[in-house]
Amino acid sequence: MVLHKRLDYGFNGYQVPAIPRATRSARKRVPFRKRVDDQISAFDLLATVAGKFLLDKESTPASSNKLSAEDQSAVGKNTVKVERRDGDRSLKLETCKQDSTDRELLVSELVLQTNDPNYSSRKSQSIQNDAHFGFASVISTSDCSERVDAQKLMNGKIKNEMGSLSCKVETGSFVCGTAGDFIKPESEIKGLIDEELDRADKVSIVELADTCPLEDPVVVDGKPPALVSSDSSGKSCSCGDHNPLSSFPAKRDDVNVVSRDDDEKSSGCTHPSPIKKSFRPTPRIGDRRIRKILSSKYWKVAPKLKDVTYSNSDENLKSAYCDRHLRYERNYPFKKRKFLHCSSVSNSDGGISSEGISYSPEKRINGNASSVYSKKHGVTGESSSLADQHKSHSRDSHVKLRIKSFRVPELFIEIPESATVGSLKRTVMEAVTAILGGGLRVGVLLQGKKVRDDNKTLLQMGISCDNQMDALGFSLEPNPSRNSPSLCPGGSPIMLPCDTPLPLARYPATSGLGNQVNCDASPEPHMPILGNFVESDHDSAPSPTDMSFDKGATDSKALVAVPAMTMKAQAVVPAHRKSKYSEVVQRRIRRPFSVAEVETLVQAVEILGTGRWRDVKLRAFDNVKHRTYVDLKDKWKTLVHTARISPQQRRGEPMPQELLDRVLSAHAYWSQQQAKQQLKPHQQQPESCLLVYNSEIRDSSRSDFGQKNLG
DNA sequence: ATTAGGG
DNA sequence: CCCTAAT
Repeated sequence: MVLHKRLDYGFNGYQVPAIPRATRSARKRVPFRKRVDDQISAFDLLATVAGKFLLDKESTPASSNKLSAEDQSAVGKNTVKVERRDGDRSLKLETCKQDSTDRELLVSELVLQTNDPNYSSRKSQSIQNDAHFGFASVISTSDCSERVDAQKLMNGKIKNEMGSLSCKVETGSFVCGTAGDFIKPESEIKGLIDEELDRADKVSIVELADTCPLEDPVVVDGKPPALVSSDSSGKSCSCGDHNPLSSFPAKRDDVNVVSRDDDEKSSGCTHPSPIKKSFRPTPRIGDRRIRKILSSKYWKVAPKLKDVTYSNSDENLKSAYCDRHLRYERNYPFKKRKFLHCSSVSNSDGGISSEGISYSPEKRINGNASSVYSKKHGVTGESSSLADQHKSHSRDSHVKLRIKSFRVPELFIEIPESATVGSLKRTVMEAVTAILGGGLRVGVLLQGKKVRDDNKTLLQMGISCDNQMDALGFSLEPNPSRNSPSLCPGGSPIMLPCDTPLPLARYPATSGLGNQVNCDASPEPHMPILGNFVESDHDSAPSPTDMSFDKGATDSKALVAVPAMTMKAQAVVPAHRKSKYSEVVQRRIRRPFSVAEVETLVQAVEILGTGRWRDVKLRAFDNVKHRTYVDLKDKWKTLVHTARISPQQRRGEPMPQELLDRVLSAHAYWSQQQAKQQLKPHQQQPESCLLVYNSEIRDSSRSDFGQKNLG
């Protein structure tokens, strides 16, 4: 009511490191078969960008899962190391970069090894070659959601591993290119690395290339690794004696497979393997723990390990362990926690601290193991095809984009003077969340023109590594398809030229703000913070954004991002994280029921009963799109609960006791009816019960009150 | 698609 | 609000 007593705060751009992600990740795991396109389509790009963006939030400095013990030191330093050790003929290339703003980690490692007595007895035994590839490559994409891709990659690798030599060479670098690219002079590689370093500074989207070494492209073992484990000790790697992985070690030397498949279900390794247990650390400390183990105990045992850089420690570690015949002990019995599969975008550096997003190491390992398992046992399924696809995919040149931070546009906060600072904070948080969490979509603008055809490839659009990069722009805007609160109308998308230092898009002041009258002066300033929330019953009306989207280039009122351009290096990132994005489902914004809504709900329930939510919805909330029957049901549930607890324990907008009494009354009544129904199924129809409440019902039809205010 | 319940 | 199981 007292609007004039409220304070308006205008936020001229609230810089956020990332989108406040929904507390829960995506809704459902949608099994999908991913198609590997030879070329990245615009849609892929969008998905990638969006994914990255959404994900940024999880990227905290603490996320160091990707790094291994050795790499850790490089983190944050943006360093690139190129070591050449002729002595043992190992070449190490690593590019690490990670800062609080953008997490990116690029680590490629190649190790060319010769027979090293110290290396692995088993290895030397099984592999008679004078030299073989110690190919350790870790893909540290910051996208944990890339499970599918990772899986594919892994499969591809496995295939290489299993395949013939030629095949290996050719597909070995599925990420970066063809065989030709594969083998490069060290100097060239160095150059690439340097470039990477330069640009590494603030790259949001990264990719990693498995660069293969060069000078001694020797193929190790042409024949498919036999299942036979040369491990005379009879010990298998951590997977347990019966685990198919027991033979894993034999191959590890040749190829380190990186898998991000954290889906346990897909795993062929059903045994509660020790690995799982030992790798069930808290996302945050997992690596540390592992590192510790390595450095302390096993490191010495495996001197060669030093030549290997583990970026994605889990996988690598695993392989390392396997190589050394090391067994994981169940020293870390972490309680298994349900893995909330990452929302598509989530990914990020594995180390996300957020429980919902992080993918637990054990799972990846497991996935890895299973893949290996299936491969070895011919349970390849689509492995080979995937590998093939990767092969073709590898021929693509990739476009690397660099997106600086995003900004939340101007926000207007309305809050009572009596509100506490805490509530102010919450309010701001809600406002920000509302915008970012309401569902975003990415728009791509090329030369000022919005690219609407999601199916066109970047190539077709002229977005390639060497040109037009500065003409590429991105915009983030509320996703109209998601019932997200519509943003203030009138804004128009702004296209930013590349390199423009994050110009800030802002939401025009909401003129309708003042129209939102809140009848209560509760200290807890809720909802109507933003114009966004002021939504009347016309939810279905196309959001202004939607329309503006079609207007063309200069009309995006949302967030804007700037792409990076320098991209000569061909190393690249698997940008095809396509469908991932489609999976991203943000939690709906919270919309507390108003007294009016409750009133309407109660009335409807009194009439219809508690088991007919659909009817309740139709009858009382039919035109309130954001209230589903499930919502109504849930609300009723909470109402009953609220009515039962003491007023002191209640939170939020205070409900009139009278209303709560009616809730209890109706609930009791209908519960009783329900009980009766069960006893005598053929008795009275629900309608007959109406009589009971008739006296209270003034208007059995839809409540105008509710209709007008429920929005 | 709904309903019921647990989280 | 979300997620699932069961209808």
